[in-house]
Amino acid sequence: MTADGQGAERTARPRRADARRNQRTLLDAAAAVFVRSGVDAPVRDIAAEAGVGTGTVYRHFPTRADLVVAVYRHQIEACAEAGPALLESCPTPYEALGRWVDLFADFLVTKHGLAAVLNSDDPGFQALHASFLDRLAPVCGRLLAAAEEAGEIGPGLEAYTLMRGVGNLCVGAESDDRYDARRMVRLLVAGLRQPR
Amino acid sequence: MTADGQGAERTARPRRADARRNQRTLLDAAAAVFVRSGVDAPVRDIAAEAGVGTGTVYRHFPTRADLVVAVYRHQIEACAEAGPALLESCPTPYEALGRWVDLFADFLVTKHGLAAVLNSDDPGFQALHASFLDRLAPVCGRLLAAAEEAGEIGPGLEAYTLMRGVGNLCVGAESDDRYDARRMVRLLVAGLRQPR
DNA sequence: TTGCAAAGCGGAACGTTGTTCCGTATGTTT
DNA sequence: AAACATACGGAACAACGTTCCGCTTTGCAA
Repeated sequence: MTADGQGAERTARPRRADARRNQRTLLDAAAAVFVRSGVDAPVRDIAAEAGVGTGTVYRHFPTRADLVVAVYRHQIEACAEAGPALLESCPTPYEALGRWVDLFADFLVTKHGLAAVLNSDDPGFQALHASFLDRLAPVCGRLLAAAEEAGEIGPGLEAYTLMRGVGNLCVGAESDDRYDARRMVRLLVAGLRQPR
Repeated sequence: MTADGQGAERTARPRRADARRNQRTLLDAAAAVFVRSGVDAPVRDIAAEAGVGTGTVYRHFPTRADLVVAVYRHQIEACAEAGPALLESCPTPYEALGRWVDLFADFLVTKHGLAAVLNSDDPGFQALHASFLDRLAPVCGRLLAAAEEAGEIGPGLEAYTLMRGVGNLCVGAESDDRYDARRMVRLLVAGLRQPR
């Protein structure tokens, strides 16, 4: 395995109190900077905002991607939990799928540049890539399977592919008002429907 | 206008013979390096391949994006000319649109990282962005309008939006074999169809 | 309370990018 | 052939992610 303990103790609480404090500070600072300057903001900016050195950032988050994952962890979780809930509350699986995809797209679109970095093939973002997709793909997969069983959509579409597609459609959405990412996502989902 | 003579004399022939020779060499070198290392290849690599200094690259192509545009100019042109042709040869405008989109997607997918750079919001790539879309959007627009008039698709979709959507779907297509960009593009086009 | 290893910190330093600058070389023109 | 504009090379700059290491702080043990 190339990933050493990646999923195991990514946000293990540091032993010392000051370190724990810094980790919190860093997360808050990163969240603030991400909102202000986008997810691509320089690590130095985040360190400055938190009032620490760059080394400290890297002590807590081995790579920029880990920081991004940590900041958005809660929202990823919320998105994951929304899947089963929608499946129950919606009249048809296809509608649940559609709503869930909207949720996912909204999440990506509102974070400047998140989608771009999610779909980047830069090896440095593998962790991010994995964390997002590993958590959400099964959720999406269940929605997909349900809709498929109900005969509402065609067979054989991988959750991974759909999520990457949606993620891609959201790239650059908020920095270009001539491009309507949500509309494209709706179109994609519409294309899913298979009258059989 | 912020763009000074961008469309006017982008590839104006240099006065001196060695300069003209170098421009050719550079285009060839860039094409080779793009194939080998993708469109994101460092300018230094291209300069090295061509056997010139980096300054020379920038003398001929003010920015990396201009070089990319120059290299793919022919294919953009071909894609642009295919539009009207398809409109004539296809039984229905919608089918012409679908085929044209496939063409466009194929073009993007086969060039490593082209799509990513096309849809980047990095200001440095405005030139590229503009050259691609300014040339192709009218073509796409005509196909869209024809399909719309024929009642095959819903109204009010901008060519720009569709092209960015397709471009986005193609990001990272060739560096991730679990992701099937062409399939997503097909889905998007399918979603376009409006039974009305 | 005091001492002392371990844990953590800051920011200089490194490697890689795109891009600019300028002294030098080379066509072109008269 | 001399003079001049044009073009060249590559060093130099700025911005980035990341690493490294000497110093500081902390928490535990005596």
